[in-house]
Amino acid sequence: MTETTTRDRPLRADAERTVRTILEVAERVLGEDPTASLAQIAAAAGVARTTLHRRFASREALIDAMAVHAFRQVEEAIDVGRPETAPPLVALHQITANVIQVKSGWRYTVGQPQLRDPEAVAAHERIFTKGHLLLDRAQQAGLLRPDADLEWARRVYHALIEQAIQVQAETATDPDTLAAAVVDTLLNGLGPERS
Amino acid sequence: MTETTTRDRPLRADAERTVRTILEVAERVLGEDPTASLAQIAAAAGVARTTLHRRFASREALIDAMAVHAFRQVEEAIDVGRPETAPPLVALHQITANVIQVKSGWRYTVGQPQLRDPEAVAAHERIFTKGHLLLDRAQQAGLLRPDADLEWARRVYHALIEQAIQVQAETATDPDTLAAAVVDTLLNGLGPERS
DNA sequence: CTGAACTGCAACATCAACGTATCAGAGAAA
DNA sequence: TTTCTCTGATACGTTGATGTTGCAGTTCAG
Repeated sequence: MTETTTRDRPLRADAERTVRTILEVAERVLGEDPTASLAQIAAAAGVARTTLHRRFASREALIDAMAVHAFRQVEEAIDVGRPETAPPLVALHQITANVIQVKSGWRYTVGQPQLRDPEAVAAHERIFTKGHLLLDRAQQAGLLRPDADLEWARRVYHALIEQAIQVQAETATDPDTLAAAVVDTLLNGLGPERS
Repeated sequence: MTETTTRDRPLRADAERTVRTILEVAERVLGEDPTASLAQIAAAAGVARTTLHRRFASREALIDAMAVHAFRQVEEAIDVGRPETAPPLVALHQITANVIQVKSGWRYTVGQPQLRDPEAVAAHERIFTKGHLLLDRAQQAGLLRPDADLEWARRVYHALIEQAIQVQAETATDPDTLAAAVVDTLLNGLGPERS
């Protein structure tokens, strides 16, 4: 019985939990060893291997589902920071902290190079756009140089967040502290105060 | 005949080339698909699968060899920039450009999380130290804030280089231009000039 | 309560990747 | 030229991952 992503009927409550558990455990296991087998993942999740196959037709399907799940959470993390309405500096800080928080829990998935699932791709694009928009507002508010390349800015911002996530993984630092460091570095760099 | 890394006699010239070709092709193929089989790699390299096995006992051995090869090149790229003697700003720019150049050709290998081969680990540590040292000199020269956290600085520097590499992969920009952007962003950030 | 959904277990089939061995021929190296 | 190394081709055996099926027992939902 080949199971596809779309279902005629909604999952039962316990099955829903099983799915979520598998997704979260898979993230952890694959984060430790990207070549881990589905059997290992199933065992770590405390379910039979057949159950995993029942929910996810193949390894690819599982990873795709993880991507959708993760990117939805990231998008949510951005949205609650009101990127369009909150004062740019506030939104910048808040969103940075939120994203660091969420992405820390989905390092493997988010780090995957290629997105196969169209829904994941769509979510990723929305996230991309929202980040761009946020930086655009920051620029218009004078937080970024008027002549700054927004594409480069977005990349730098992204890279700084990645670093913050690594720091968090190693030292369990408060997300707000990290967000402050990210924003400060993004805007001011590490050079001396200029007169 | 299980072949180990150490050999009694040096490789013949043509065999030496074969090894290098395999390493370089493996980087490219695995970069496109990290799950590519050894057979695919061998085919792409234009050698028989048995030849690949002759030179590299296992998949792990191959990847380890790639790591050693790549990190040696990165170290070389740093060294020619005279990180200990050249004026800090010059060294910073030069080394940044060199490293971007080299790392661009070894994205997959350098991006690998865990280093098994002790030689690769050693090289990585030396690189790590040299980067730290460079930033330390930069700080003493007043390029970085006196109170800047050098560990965070190193991370940021590293992250910016990674981004530059991605830009290069997509737009084939001149390494010097990218290095300038990296150094400028590192020191000044993207915020407006402060009075 | 009762049917439907869900899970674990066991068994099975397939298959690709891996690793090894052998040998004949081509090609460096001396 | 002669020796030794290297390579390609072929063939084989092993193993682990993957995917499927059937069924019996459990648990949710209405």
